[in-house]
Amino acid sequence: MQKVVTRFAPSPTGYLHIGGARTALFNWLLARKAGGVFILRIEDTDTKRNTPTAMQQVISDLKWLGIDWDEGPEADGPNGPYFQSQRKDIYDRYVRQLLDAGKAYYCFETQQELDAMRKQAEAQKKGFLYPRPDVFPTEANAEKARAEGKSVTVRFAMPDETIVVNDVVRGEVTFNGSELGDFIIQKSDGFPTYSFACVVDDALMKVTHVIRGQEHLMNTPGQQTLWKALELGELPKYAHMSVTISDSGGKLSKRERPKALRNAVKAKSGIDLDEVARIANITVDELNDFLRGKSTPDMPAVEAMARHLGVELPEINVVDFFKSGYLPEALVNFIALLGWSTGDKREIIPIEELIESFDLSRLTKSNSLFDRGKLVAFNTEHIKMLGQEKLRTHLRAYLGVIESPVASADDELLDRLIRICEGARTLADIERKCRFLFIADDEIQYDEKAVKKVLLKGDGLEMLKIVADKLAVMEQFAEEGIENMLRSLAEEKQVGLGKVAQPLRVAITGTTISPPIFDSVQMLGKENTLARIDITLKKFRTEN
RNA sequence: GGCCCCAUCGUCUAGGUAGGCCUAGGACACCGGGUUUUCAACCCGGCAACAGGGGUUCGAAUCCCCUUGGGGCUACCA
Repeated sequence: MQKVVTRFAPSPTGYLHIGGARTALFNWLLARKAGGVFILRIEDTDTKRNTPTAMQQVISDLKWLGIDWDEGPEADGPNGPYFQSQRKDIYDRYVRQLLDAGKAYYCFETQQELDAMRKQAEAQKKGFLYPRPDVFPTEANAEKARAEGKSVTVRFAMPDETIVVNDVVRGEVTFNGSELGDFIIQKSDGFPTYSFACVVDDALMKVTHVIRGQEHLMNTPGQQTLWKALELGELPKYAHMSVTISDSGGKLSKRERPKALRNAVKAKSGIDLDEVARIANITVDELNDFLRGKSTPDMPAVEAMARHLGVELPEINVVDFFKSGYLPEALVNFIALLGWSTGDKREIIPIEELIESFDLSRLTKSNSLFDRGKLVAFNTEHIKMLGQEKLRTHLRAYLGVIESPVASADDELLDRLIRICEGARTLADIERKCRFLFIADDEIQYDEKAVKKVLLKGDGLEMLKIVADKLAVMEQFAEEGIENMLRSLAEEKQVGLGKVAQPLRVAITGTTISPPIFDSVQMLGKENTLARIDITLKKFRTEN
């Protein structure tokens, strides 16, 4: 039995998005399940779009998810190089082979000329197919064109035949070669196009299973035909997975984030556009173009504006989920169940079991919508079942990346925070709840609603004063002591514990949301607690 | 426009490849109740689907056709 070889082949044009992560995951899962090889291949043949930092992003995102590779960048392997930009001579050999066999031919149209031809076809409501010449241009023709500085590309002469793709998830899908057209296999800059490089590399790297999104289904007949024309041997098995759909309709894509920002800005009123433009470091004209949907600023600008305006952007890239406080274990579990299921009733599944259960035959045909609410539920479960050490490691990484003051806590403290925040849905929940412990007493931001409801309405402030006096005379400042004091006070006053705890909570945190009050007070310490109560009393007593 | 794919609760899905085991199961969300010092977590209960129309068959969520709806592709991007 042949060893299973799968691959993930991203083009490094930006962060790894959720769709790419899912493709990588399924390929990885299959390789791990079968004890095979998983390859990471970098498809950097588009010299205009690739950036070196983007590649690093993709690599670190994969690592964060826990997806490792046996061959590829940082790993090497027998079939390298794993950067397509370094394999040009290999592709050249295969292009040559096709040219010599009369299965490919030169063309000299410029991009503009092709656009014009396409427009014309469109005007006549016809699909555009490149008109194959009766006689292929010669080597001499190509030389001459090159010498004149003309654009020279190579096209594959697609045979006019019926092509059947045998897809693992879709069964037999039939195409007509004559409708596919002669696509370009070598660009005028000498680099191969995606379909060509992909075929050559998959063959040379001995890939046995190609798992990818449905968006590639239409590329497959061409690639399959190319594979045969190149005499590369047995075809890999193809599996075209369903696509992940956004709740706003359409394929989940990076355009979602600017779109969400634009809509949010439009919905708000009284926004200082000059200020926003300044923060995004773009001109007001550029901002207006963006709002009108004419252009899109780069991601840092979009993110800066969102932060400034307090707009929550939908997470699309893997790092977005990291920054929102999700666990990689939860994300992996969740996306694995988008278009795949175990067949039994398990849903919260650790990675080892995911590998164990993985089976290509259980891939779903229909597209699935990415439901963040369910992701949150998965995250909650994974926080509960992850061990203390792993959870702490994730928390620390998260705190670092969002530059939280909570990051200054040592391991012991972090473990306690995790413990008292039991039931948290995301790491962001924990951070939000515990942040008050790490800021100065006079930096507390008072939530208006909380102040009104807890302090100003009723006798919240009076109760707070009494609590303060009682805390002040406590010799030992331990949880039980604080609990006993608050409970007996509530009993004495014939009120629920909430009546005494809530004013205290608002005083020390500024909000009604915090870890259990006894822990909160104890951790803050006597001095700071009293100081905050004092500040609160001074600030709101006069206002009433 | 052309080509291709898909169609079960609001969402993710089980069931479809071997038609009766499905008065369609689970999970998330939602609603009601409980627990409670806040938020969350937790416990109990509830709502909710085979897109429509034709066939085939003793019998169809399951097979076939049409309609409708959704999605993908249609680059010298990958």
